[in-house]
Amino acid sequence: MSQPPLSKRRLKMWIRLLGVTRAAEGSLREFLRVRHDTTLPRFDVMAALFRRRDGVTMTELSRMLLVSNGNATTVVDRLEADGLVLRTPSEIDRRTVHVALTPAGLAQFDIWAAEHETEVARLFSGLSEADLDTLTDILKRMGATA
Amino acid sequence: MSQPPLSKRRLKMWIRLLGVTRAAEGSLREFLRVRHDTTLPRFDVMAALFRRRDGVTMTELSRMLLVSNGNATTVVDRLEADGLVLRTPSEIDRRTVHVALTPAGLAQFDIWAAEHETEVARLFSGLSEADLDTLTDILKRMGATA
DNA sequence: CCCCGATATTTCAAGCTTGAAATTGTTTTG
DNA sequence: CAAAACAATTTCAAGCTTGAAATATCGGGG
Repeated sequence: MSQPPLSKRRLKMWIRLLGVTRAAEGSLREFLRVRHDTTLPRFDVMAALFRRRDGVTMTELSRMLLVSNGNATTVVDRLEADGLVLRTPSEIDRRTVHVALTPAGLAQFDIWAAEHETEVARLFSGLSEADLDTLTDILKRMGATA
Repeated sequence: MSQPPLSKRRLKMWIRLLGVTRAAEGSLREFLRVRHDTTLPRFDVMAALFRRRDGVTMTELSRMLLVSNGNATTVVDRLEADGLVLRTPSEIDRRTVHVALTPAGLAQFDIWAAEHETEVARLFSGLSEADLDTLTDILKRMGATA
C-alpha cells in the first residue's frame, strides 16, 4: 500500500498535535480555575519567574513564554495588582524593568506548582518512560527546526 | 544514573510540547497574516467546514475545534459578514443552525489550504517518515487518555 | 396536553492576545 | 557631540476566548 505524500502526513501530524495540546490546555485551564481560582497565562508567568528566581526583564519574559511584549505587560499588570509579582526599574539600563515574584507570589506558586505537576502527570499517565524518551527526542528536533 | 521521577519527566515533556506547539502556531499565524491577510481561528473554522462539506451545527463546530460555543459564534459571525460561510436554520430541529462554506469560501479555502500545507510541511521538515510513524502512535495514545 | 429536564445557540462581561504605534532611553557613527 | 539607528516597554484598537447567563426549542412522563 502506498502512503500519502510526506507533506500530507506532516499536516495530519500537526493537526493531531494541535488537538492533543489544546485538549491538555483545556484540562489544565479548568484545573487552575476550579482548584486554584487562577488562569493559565497567570500561571505561566509565575512559572517563568519561579524558574528565573532573580527576576527577568519584560522582554525576556515574553520570549520565554512566546507571547507578544504587549501581552506580557498586561498579565504582569494584573499579577502586580494582586501582589504576586513586583516590577523594579533597572539602575543600569533605564529602559528595562526587572520583574520577580514577591514572597507572597513565591508562596502561592509553591502551592500551585505541586498540584499542577500532579495534574500534568495524570493527564499524560499513558506515557511510559520509553515513550517519554522517544517523544522528547523528537520534540527536541522539532524545536531545532521550527 | 538515576532518572528524575516519572511525574517530573512528564511535566518537562509537557512544557516542551507546549513550546513546540506555540512556536509552530506563531509561525502559522504570521504566515496567514502576511500571505493571506487572515487569522488562525478563521482558518481553523474554514478548515473544519471544508472537512465536513455538508455543513455542521454550531455545537459540532465548537467540539471539532475544542473551543467554547460562544467563541464559535463570534468567529462564524465574522466569516459570515465576509461572505465566506453561511448559516442556515435547520428545518428539523429549530434549535440548531447549519453552517457551511459559501462557494466563495470554498474557493478561498482551496487557495489557502495548499499553501498552508506547504508551510506546515516546511515547519516540520525535520521529521522523517519513521518519526511520523512513532509520533503519530504516541499522539494517538495521548489523545485516548486525555 | 403540560411541565420539566435536557439541548442548541446567542449574548455578555471579563480577560487574553496580537501587532503596530508611541515613548523613553541607549548606542553607534559621521 | 549630534543625529540616527537601535532597543525596552507601554499603550492602543481590534480581535479572540472563556464561562456563565439568557433565550428558544425539543422530548418524555405524568
